[in-house]
Amino acid sequence: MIREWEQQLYNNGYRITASRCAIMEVLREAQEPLSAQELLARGRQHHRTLGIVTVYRTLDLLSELGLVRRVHRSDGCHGYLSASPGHHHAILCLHCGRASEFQGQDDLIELLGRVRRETGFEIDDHLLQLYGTCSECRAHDV
Amino acid sequence: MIREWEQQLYNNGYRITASRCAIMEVLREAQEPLSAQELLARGRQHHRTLGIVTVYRTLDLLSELGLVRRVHRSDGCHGYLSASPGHHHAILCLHCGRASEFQGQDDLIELLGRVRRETGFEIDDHLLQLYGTCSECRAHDV
DNA sequence: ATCCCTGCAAAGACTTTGCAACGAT
DNA sequence: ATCGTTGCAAAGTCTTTGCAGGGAT
Repeated sequence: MIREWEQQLYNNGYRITASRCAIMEVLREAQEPLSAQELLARGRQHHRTLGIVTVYRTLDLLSELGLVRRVHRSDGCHGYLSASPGHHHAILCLHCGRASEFQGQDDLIELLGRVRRETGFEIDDHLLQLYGTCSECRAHDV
Repeated sequence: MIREWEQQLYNNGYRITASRCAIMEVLREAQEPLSAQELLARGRQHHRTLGIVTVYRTLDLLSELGLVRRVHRSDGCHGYLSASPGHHHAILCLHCGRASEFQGQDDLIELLGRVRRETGFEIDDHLLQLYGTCSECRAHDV
């Protein structure tokens, strides 16, 4: 994975810069979704002069390429996660913030059909996120 | 419904004011989720001196009482909808913005169980919203 | 008359835009 | 050398806070 993102940038005609590498490195290390400000703070440990504007612009870029997913954190902010390829949803731990992904398309089909019949809407897209307690926090809090 | 919200305010020790009535009136008339700024503009037609701060404070209040639901609009802003009692989800029309509600608890149980097994998370809460085309827009766009 | 509520002004948080210098190719 | 990229500063948007006057009870 460490090289794949750089390859994606290269393939799409974008340059590989120290700022972008710093941000990608932080995203790859993170277990939980990070806000732009958090990415700035951590990214500066890799690249001293990193600025917040570049963080936003790089997040836009990585989102376009599908490498990063924007999620709604339980604190109301939104955060950014490195994203697996394909259609996934996020599940966030309310205690430690840790994130996982899961595939949820199939289990939704029945629900989507029911809602279509009940509301008359043709459904094009959905937003689904789960919140709970991860296995580690469950173990510790016993 | 027109009296129920005022009754709720009264029952909970809050005062019935012209500002609050204006905001509630706009919310009850609206077919689509409204942003705070939109609520201000429409509310001023009922109560000339309405201010944005009161809009925010009233939305907080109505949210606490469960009368209003905050949703993520497709344009990225979030909007506020009058909410039916109980656990519902919102479905928004991508063309006209109109909103409906649906109950989705039961259909999610299977999915939630699967995610719990796969990820080890205990699931406490979820965020589910659908986006699509309402029946009226489907009829017009043929 | 009490005290909650209001709206202005100001501050704060988050995000975007303009621009000149920098640096990857 | 070219031209995409960067980071600062400034502006824009959304939301919250402080406070004195006003209004519901």
